[in-house]
Amino acid sequence: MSGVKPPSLTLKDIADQLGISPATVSLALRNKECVSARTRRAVWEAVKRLGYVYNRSAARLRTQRSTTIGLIVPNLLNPFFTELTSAVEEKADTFGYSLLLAKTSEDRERQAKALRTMLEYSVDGVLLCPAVGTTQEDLGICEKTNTPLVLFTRPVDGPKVDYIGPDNSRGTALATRYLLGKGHERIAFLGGAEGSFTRWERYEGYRKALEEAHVPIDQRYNRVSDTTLDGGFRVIQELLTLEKPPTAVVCFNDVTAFGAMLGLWYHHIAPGRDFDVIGFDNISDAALFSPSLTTLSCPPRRIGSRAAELLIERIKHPDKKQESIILVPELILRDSA
Amino acid sequence: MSGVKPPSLTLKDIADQLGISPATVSLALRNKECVSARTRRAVWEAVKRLGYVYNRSAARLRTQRSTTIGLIVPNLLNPFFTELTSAVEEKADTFGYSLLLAKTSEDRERQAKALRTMLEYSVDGVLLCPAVGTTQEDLGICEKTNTPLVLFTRPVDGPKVDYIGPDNSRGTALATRYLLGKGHERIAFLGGAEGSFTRWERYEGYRKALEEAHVPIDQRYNRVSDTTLDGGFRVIQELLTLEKPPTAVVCFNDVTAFGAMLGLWYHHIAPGRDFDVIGFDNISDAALFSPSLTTLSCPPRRIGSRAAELLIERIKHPDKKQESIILVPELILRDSA
DNA sequence: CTGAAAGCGCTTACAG
DNA sequence: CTGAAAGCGCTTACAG
Repeated sequence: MSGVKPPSLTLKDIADQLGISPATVSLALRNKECVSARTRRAVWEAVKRLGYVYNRSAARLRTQRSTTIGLIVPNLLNPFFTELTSAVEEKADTFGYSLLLAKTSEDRERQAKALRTMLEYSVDGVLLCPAVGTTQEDLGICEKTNTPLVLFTRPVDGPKVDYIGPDNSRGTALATRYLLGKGHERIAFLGGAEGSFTRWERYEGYRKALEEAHVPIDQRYNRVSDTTLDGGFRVIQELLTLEKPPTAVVCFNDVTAFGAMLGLWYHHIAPGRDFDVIGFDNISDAALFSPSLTTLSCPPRRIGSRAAELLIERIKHPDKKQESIILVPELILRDSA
Repeated sequence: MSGVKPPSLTLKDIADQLGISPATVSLALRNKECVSARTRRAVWEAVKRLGYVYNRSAARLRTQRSTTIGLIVPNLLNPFFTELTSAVEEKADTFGYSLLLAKTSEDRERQAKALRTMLEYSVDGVLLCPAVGTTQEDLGICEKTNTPLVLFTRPVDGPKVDYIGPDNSRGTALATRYLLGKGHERIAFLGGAEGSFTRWERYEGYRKALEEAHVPIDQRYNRVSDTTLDGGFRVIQELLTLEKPPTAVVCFNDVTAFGAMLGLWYHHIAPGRDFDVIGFDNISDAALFSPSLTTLSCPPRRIGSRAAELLIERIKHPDKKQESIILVPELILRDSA
């Protein structure tokens, strides 16, 4: 800790240079009309010449606004979250916000810590995909500090907070009916973490669609997995060893679907021709896996973008009432199949 | 913009509650020994009871340290950068730093803006993968503000700045020699963006290895692509239509290698058996693509982790001299092949 | 072990 | 159109 920063330039230095007051410099920096064009020009020149760097901590302290938002995701390896993060970063940038990023690794402790730290930095708002098991109290700190909070993808019980996410069960019901319509009778539900609420909803849509069609539910066709390529890869192989293997799978999401497709290729089964695979999300790589993959489109980029918009809306109009946006996944059928 | 935040609690409020001074509360909050245990306990209780949230902007303004670092990457869709980001976030968290994130989309303007904004937030240091075309002047602002900067993956001319990245040409030379040793004579170099310096280096390693072995260089075997699955997918198909298609490819990186493998599967060619594919990076999904994929391991997680460590080292000891860490990629041979 | 005072670099009424 | 003054919420010598 020998970090002795050289004293940095301040508004006052600029002011002294020009023989005007810091107040005027402050105004000029933000191009306020009330400062004469001549003075403004002089200020900008001096700023450039001296290499002045605006100090946002000071401004933030003074104004109580930070033009920073926080994004907290469970992880940064799953393309769902990284595409979402990318979209949020873009939207934030568009509106002049900087992005503070943290991941929880599904750990409520880390989540609590990340949330607190962000509030300590006076973020103007927080975008959060709650870690598994998150309760309303975990989020109470946002309300206490009056910081807008928008949840995405995973709701938390309680009516108080803005939320945006897909209609999970409707999506998988759509997919399952589609497969039934194509004549499949042995349809499996592949992947997703045990105990995940999202998985439960997606499974429910699948189950209901089978039930409607009077197709018996076979628990051997219901398999959890890591939400990774490898997870899908492993589980499809297990399914293929069944006495009566399925002829189609509704997958928890695109990543597990890709894994399943790789598994099929390894067994010389051509997905999309010999075997139907349906994904969920429509992450960007899904386009490549077409035409063998059908997916339920509810792209992370769109969720991220809209969530960020909603948050910024909340920041600007904190009095608006709570809102839930439920996106209806669309079944993307590709050329062939 | 009607955002009227309620006045938030301050140290002074806590102090008043307890009938002590703000100075003491400040000390107590950081558990300084010089405050009696009794007082400290009382302070912590009051903090909890009143829901006090520490204001880091104020502290930062006062101390001139922010415990924040900035990370700037070209994009957040490529798994290379997201795995790296994930590793950086973890390392930052371990050392108590928060992470400000920005992406440049390879745009120098955006990069300049991101860099400036981060410095305005007084980040303690910056980790940067320079956008294509970045010059030393672009980075001058870090030196001017005395903010440690660590570059990764892509060097920038000039000896002044810390850098960490792989030995690109050595890696691809290794790979190419390996393929030659296996008896391949028609080896292509697949993917990577035109004009990318990294691509140039990787291509050079490949070229030199062929040269050493007196294998003629055929420019039809040298193909640029988007650095995406789809890029690799397209290019492999082009290569397969050649009169004399290659029997092996050294790919620009793992992502393009995966794309190539998908393309091979579509053509019922089994990578790893009928055709050798070599990737670069060893991103986490590479494990899954084994045993059909051989890769040059220089994992983004390691680069991110070490870059973050180096940056934190620099923050703590700004007087240390510049360092370049060149990682030597290791050829990971998988079981079969 | 605790308190009074100054100051970090801004912005914002208020006066002129 | 410009300046003087107060204050945002902390931390840090310094005194006691």
